[in-house]
Amino acid sequence: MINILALEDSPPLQSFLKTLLAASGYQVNVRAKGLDGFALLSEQSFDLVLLDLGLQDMDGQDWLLELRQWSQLPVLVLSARDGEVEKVTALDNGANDYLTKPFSANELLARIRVLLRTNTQTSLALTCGNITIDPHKHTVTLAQQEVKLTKKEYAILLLMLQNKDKVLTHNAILSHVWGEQYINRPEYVRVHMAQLRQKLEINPASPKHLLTEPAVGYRLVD
Amino acid sequence: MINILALEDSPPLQSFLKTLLAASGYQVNVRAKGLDGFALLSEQSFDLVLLDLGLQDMDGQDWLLELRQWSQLPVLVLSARDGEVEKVTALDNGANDYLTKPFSANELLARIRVLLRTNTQTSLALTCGNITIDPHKHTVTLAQQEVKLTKKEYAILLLMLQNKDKVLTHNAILSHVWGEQYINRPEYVRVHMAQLRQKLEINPASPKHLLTEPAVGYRLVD
DNA sequence: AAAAACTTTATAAAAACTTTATAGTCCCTG
DNA sequence: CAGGGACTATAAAGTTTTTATAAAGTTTTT
Repeated sequence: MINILALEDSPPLQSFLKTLLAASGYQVNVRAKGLDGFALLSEQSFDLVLLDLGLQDMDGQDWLLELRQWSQLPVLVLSARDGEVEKVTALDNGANDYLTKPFSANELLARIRVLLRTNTQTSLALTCGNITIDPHKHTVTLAQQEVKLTKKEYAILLLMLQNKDKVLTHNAILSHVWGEQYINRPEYVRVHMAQLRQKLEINPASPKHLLTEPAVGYRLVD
Repeated sequence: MINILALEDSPPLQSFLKTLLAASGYQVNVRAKGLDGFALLSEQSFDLVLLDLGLQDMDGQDWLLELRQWSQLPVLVLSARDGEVEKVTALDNGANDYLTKPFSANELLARIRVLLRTNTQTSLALTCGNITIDPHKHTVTLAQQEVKLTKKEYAILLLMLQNKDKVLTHNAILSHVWGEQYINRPEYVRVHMAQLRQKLEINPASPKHLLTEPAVGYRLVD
């Protein structure tokens, strides 16, 4: 769960941010005072700060400087002030981005995605139990140990992780991994599934993750 | 010395960027074509890209997507187009920031400072085990001993070090080192990879760093 | 012109994939 | 509850694809 702290003075914008960010799947905490923001930061961990320069109790630029004394948390500044000096000061004070009000909701969300992407090293790895696949690196690990998979094995595992808990029929796997013309050759899937189990299951004969759904196909569970 | 690549179509803006960035102490290379930009990126190391979406030979968004296949270099997009869709697309395609023309010189410089501050990974020497590459000096050392590499060998090694632990397909290497028109000639890569192993691996027949990922490509590990 | 780098080709070895065979499991039916 | 059929697991053999590397031919650089 991604946690965002929004420091915002104006009540209408407070509720706007709350609904917008919640609708995008983020956890949001809104505060109007800088000191309340600091208090919250010391209580729980956040992934991003949205900072309106106009706070109730202090200047936003000062808040930013103080934060940067001890934290590299990404900060996106929101401000009604469009002045060049204000912008440059904020960016040099440690802000990672600066958006002038009024702004488009989609642009704000896109810029938040940029900061979350670059400043949290969020590898888009998929996991299931102790199995991890990193499509970016094209690597698979089992309990932090790297496992070597062939092309077909990798393709099957990726498909199954992308459809965790869902039953995949033989033909669904065949058409994704081999291609349409290979449907009705379930033995292909069986042979490769057995190989995958050899490499990923502690006891391949009684698999814990790569389960058989008799007469239907296979399913990956945690 | 900080090295910036500017991809910019319009001659007046080209010279504006050149003088502005040079005055701020940056090393600047300006190109009008996306393909020239890729060529330059494979020759020397850069710290930042300024990308105008309107290039002479290709769409800037496509250029960005292609770059992101193999590089995490920070990219600041400059564009005359102020549309929300254009912005969001660029940011989601991997851009780190987006500035609409006309922009203030000081804001541009401030945003460049932000990107250089947060994405300080490049520019320094890259290492993997006892292999070191210094993109600025254009030298490679193996256990403190300098190794002489040819142009292609150097380009391959640089690409692999910039993508350590990541599997690079033959075609990714081909399109980056040789160019788009060379895809589907994996034998080029193989021959040069064998040469690289002769020069960098203790036992080229059982490499410790330049690993083969059968049916996929190659990968550099520590 | 000589040297170096690169491309192309050839071949053996390695790896991956397909196919077959056998044994096992589950469930239905008589 | 025994027998049979449908489905499954897995080893192993056969086939194809991919890879390493030397070496010859070509281009580029010095």
